[in-house]
Amino acid sequence: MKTIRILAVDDHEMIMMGYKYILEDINFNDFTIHVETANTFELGKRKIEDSVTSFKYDVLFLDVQLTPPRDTLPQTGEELGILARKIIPDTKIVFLSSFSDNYRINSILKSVNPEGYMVKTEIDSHTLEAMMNTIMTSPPYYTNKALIAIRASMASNVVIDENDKKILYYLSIGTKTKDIVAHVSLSLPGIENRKRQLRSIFNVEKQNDQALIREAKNRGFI
Amino acid sequence: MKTIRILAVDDHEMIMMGYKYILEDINFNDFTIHVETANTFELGKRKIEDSVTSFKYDVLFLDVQLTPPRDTLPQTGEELGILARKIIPDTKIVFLSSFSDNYRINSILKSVNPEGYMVKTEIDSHTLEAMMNTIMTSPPYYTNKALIAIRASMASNVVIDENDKKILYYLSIGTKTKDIVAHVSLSLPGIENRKRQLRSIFNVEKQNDQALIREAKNRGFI
DNA sequence: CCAAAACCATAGTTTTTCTATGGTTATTTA
DNA sequence: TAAATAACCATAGAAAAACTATGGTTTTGG
Repeated sequence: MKTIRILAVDDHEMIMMGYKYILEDINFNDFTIHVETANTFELGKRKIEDSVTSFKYDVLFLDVQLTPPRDTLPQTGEELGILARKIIPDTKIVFLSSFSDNYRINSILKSVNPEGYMVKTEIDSHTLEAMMNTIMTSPPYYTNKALIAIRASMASNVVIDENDKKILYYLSIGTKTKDIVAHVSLSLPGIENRKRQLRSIFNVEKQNDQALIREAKNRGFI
Repeated sequence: MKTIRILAVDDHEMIMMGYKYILEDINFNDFTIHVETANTFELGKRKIEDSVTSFKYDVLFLDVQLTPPRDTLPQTGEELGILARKIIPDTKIVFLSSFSDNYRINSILKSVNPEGYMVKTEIDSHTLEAMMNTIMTSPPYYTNKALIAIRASMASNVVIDENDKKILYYLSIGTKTKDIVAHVSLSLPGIENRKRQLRSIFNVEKQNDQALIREAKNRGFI
């Protein structure tokens, strides 16, 4: 029987242990499972890179958010996913997301296009088993809450380009409008204009930035 | 126990009978089901419209393709869905699609945003039951093949506007490029330019229209 | 082989989006 | 509370993108 090798990257060790023991205990028809873990971004990255020259993982579990939100240099599972897709394209990738960072699903679906996406509150032995079976035979597997987020963003026919996304992102982390100039190659009036447009698109015309961000998150754009 | 009233619109009577008997036989925890049927676009439309003033259906099953493909006036489940959303917005909508017209999923998700989407080869008593439970509690429900199509279109960060879609559509039904001018408010060179762009976007640079259409369908744009 | 269609290229026009600039209003803070 | 700072708004002009008109070349189908 084939052994499936999984690397789980999550900074909560207990959570990873949960995955590990559940998965290694399940009786799959066609394979058994071995789970390796990494509890930091750096360690995960190293293990992924090392696997290129040794033997590759079959599946990667990536926590969406690997470090506290307000860190200066956000290190995300998304980055690891992008890296992995590049250097080990045959390895299947599954994201594990807290509900609170579920709004990143849109960006992740585009940048990584993972085989699976699970919201942590929906993870149990049953969904883990179903997920493994699905991604090994006919991906993708998305949990219900992930699907709800996907549905929300698919249903909208609003077009937001990279600059808009950057502006929304920097606003969402509290960057002042005038300071966004440094991160986006637009002039200040250019950014102000786009903010006006975005407020109009999201129907928060006479409201503040907070309302804009909230609506953008609701619709799955950040 | 509450009775869920369903209207199924499909031009294959036998298929509808299948749904009807399966669903009415299943023992749901919270409700029983009654299925009404309509075997033509017109009849379906009439029943939907009549339901506004009498008592509304809880769920609509809509076949994506209600008339043979090459008909002059294509009458689709999508149109019925758009109508239903407008006049009976609380009614849940589930699309049933053959695999062959599954590429319309993108457009349907935007225009109707249905609670469910099932590819017919994946429909059986088990999936029907799961679907009903899911849409009544926490939509959406998409079958695996529908998900694969959704994933394909989500993963691409290609932006295609209405004109591009029209051009692709008319090409796909065999309209000559020069005749598309009549359907899209662009000049002939304008259309040619967009075709060039599209070929470049889809990496079918030196190939014919057929390759372009195939690729656009693969990626879920038509 | 001929005619139709597809394809390509260029110049000029229109439309859109951007910048530069400067003024007004709101918010923060010393 | 006054001063400073940021957000917001408006306009003119520049730059970029997309479109049209035109005419030529290549490909396709009968």
